[in-house]
Amino acid sequence: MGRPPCCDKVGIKKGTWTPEEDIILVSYIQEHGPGNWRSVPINTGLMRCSKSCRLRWTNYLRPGIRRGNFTPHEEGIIVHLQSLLGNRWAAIASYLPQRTDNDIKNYWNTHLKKKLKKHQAIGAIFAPPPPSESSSIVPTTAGASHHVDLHHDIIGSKDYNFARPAACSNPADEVTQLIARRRSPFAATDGDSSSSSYASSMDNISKLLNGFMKSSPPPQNDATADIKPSATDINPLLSLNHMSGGSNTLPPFSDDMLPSPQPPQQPALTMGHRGYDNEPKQQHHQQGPLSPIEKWLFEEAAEQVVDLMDLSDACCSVPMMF
DNA sequence: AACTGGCTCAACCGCGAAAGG
DNA sequence: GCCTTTCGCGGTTGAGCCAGT
Repeated sequence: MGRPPCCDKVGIKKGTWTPEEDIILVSYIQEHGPGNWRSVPINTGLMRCSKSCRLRWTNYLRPGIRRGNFTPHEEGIIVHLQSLLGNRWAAIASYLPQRTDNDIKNYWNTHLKKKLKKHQAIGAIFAPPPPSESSSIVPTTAGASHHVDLHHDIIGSKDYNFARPAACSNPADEVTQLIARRRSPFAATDGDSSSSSYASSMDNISKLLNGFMKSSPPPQNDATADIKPSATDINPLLSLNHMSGGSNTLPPFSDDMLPSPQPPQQPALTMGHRGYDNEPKQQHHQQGPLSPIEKWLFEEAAEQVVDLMDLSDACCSVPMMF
């Protein structure tokens, strides 16, 4: 027969994760690396479904996640990729390694959709009705205040340098913020609620662990090293992501390495949660390398951004909000 | 001060595909 | 090849927060 059941539904805890559960989960992953989720609740004693553990890790606890407001660059990328790929959030997320698909999906649903509608109304003045919703998005939304050349922007954008957000430079503060954030997810982390970057790097978490779990072996130079063998074997650049949370300097990224958005089956930049799992089966779900047509569309869309921005700036007194 | 409706986002649900036996 | 289980993804929900009344 197949594998044994991942978890029985009886006694499975649901709802918000507690800090204690987070610590247990992170501690376990620190030791064993992500993956084999079925064994996680069994070995940790967490009364959580393996699925829930995986979700918690990938969407919240894993290192390298950037939280807080999306930058205009990121917004632009999401809008364009959504227009190209549709609601394939995992594929879109692979272009924004610091963001989770869940985050992108939420952001799209709560922010961008509304903005698009608003701007579509405005853009309709300048553009004929598009044949489809997705294609309509590009010209009208792109008219917002994105960088003139989005494609070039992506290349040069700091959002894509995999560097850790600068907001939390003091590890001790990060731990405090981590705990505070857990208790009050909406609380500002550093007094700047506009760019609250959640202290979720493995570095932070390991420090947190030190406080809570004295028995845990102290992390070495970089706590992320504990999970590197499994993670970076799969995804060499994942280590960059881990390192970005510490004091290590990143290897130089040449501009042309970055934005041809990395297709998921090229693990290089697919450093999201999918990068940990090394699952060939996911490939069918996600985009392969951009086809020439897609690349062209991508760049074409960026061009349209320019045109419409110019139009908008020149002709429209309505301020573009993003 | 209390109520209410909207907003945000973490988490859950259900499905499809892949993998193991 | 079939069946069962695991995993990942996209859609949806609901608890908590906040602003307006």
